[in-house]
Amino acid sequence: MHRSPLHQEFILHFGEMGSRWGINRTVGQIYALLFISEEPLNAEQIVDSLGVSRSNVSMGLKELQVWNLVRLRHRPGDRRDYFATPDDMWEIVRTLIKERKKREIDPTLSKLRELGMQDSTNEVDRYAQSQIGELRELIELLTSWHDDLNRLETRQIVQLLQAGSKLRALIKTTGNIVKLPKGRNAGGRFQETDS
Amino acid sequence: MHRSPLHQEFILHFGEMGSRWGINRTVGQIYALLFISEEPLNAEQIVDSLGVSRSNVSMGLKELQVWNLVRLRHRPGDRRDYFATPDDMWEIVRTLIKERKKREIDPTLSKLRELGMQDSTNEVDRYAQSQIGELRELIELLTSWHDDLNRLETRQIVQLLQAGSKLRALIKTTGNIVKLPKGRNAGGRFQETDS
DNA sequence: CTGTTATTTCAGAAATTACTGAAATAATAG
DNA sequence: CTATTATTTCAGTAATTTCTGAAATAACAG
Repeated sequence: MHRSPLHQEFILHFGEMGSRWGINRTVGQIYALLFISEEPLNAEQIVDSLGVSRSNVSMGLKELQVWNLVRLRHRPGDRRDYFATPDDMWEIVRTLIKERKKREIDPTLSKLRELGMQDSTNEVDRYAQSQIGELRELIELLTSWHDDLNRLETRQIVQLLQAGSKLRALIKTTGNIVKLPKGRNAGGRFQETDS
Repeated sequence: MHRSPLHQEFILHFGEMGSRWGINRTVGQIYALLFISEEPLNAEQIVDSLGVSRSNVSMGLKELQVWNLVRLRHRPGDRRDYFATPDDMWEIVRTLIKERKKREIDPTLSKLRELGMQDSTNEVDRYAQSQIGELRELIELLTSWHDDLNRLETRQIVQLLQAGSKLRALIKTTGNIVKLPKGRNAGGRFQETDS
C-alpha cells in the first residue's frame, strides 16, 4: 500500500521512539499508522503499509490490545478484524498513564509494602527502612492523586490543565501539612561537589 | 561487602524493574544501593555489593549522572569519587519526570511541529495533518502545565497533591474553554465491537 | 463435513543491548 | 619525573529482545 511522505515520516518517527517508550519498533509503527488513518485497517493492510511480516503484525496488535490502545472494528459481511485508535486523544493519554502506572509503579509499591512489613530489629536496616517507608508514602500520595484525576471527564482535565496559572492561588488555600525531608550525611564527613 | 536480606531484596527488585523503567539491570541496582545506603559509596564498594564488573559500574554511574539521579561527594584526603542519591525524594521525582519528558516527549514534539509545517495541499494528508495538529496541541498543553509545576517548591507540590479532593472545586472556577474531539468514522461503515 | 480464509503460535535467525576484561587515560603523591 | 591508584574506553562476548516463516488453530461459507 502506498503512503505519502508525511505518513511515512510520522510512522518512522514513532517506530524510532518506540524503544524509548517501552514498546518495540513495529508496535510503534502500527500505532502511528492507525493513528493517522481515517478508516480502521485490517492486518493485511498494515503488513502492506509497513513491510513487516504478518506474524509480527499479529503480535504487535495483540500487544496494543493488552495496552488498551486500539479498538477492534468490523464491517458487515467481512470477517476480518479491523483496528483503530480511540477518537478521544485525552482518553489515549489517560490510558497510557494508567497502563504505565500498572507496569512501572504498582509492582514496586507492592514490594515496598512487603519490605516495610519486615520488622528490622536489625540496626543495619534502620536507615533502609526509613527510606523505603518514605518512598512508599510518596508513591501512595502520587497514586491517590492519580486516582482522583481518573475520576474526571476529559473536558474537566483539559480545564484543569488550562488553569495552570491558578496553581499558586490554590496552594495558598491549603495549609502546610507535611514534614519536609530530613537530609543525610549528618556526621558531615563528606564534601559536596559540583552537580 | 555483606548486605542484609532487606537490602538484597530491595536491590534485586530495582534491578528487575530496570528494564521497565528504560534503564538496565545494573543501573537499577546501583541506584537502589545508593538509595538505601546512609553513607555515599565509591565504585569499589558498589562492585563488592553487586558482584558486577568495575567497568559496568563505571558505565552505570555515568548514566545515572546523565540522568541527574546521583550526586558526587568527596572525603578530605581521599581522591576516590563517592556517590549518593539526592536527599529530597520529591526532587528525585521531579528529575525523573523532567528527564523522561526530555527523552520521550520533546523529540516527538519537535517532529510534530516539523511535520505540521509541511503544507499538504495533498488530499490524502488532510486527516493526518489534523491528527498531528491535535496531538501537538495536546502535548503543548501538557508541557506548559509541567513547566508550571516545575516552578513550584517541593513543599508546594506536596500540598497541591494533598489538595486532591479540592480538584473538583477548582474546576468549577474555570469556564468550558475547549472544543471537544470530533470523532472518526463519519460514514459509519464500521461497527464497534467489545473493548 | 470440506475447503477456504483469517489469525495465532512458536522455534530458530537476526538484531540489539548489556556486560566483561584488558588496555588506555587521568590524577596525584612522593 | 616515576610509581601508584582511580577511572574510562572499547572490542569482543554473552544475554536478551525482536522478527520471520512455517505450521497449527480458528472461524466460517457452501
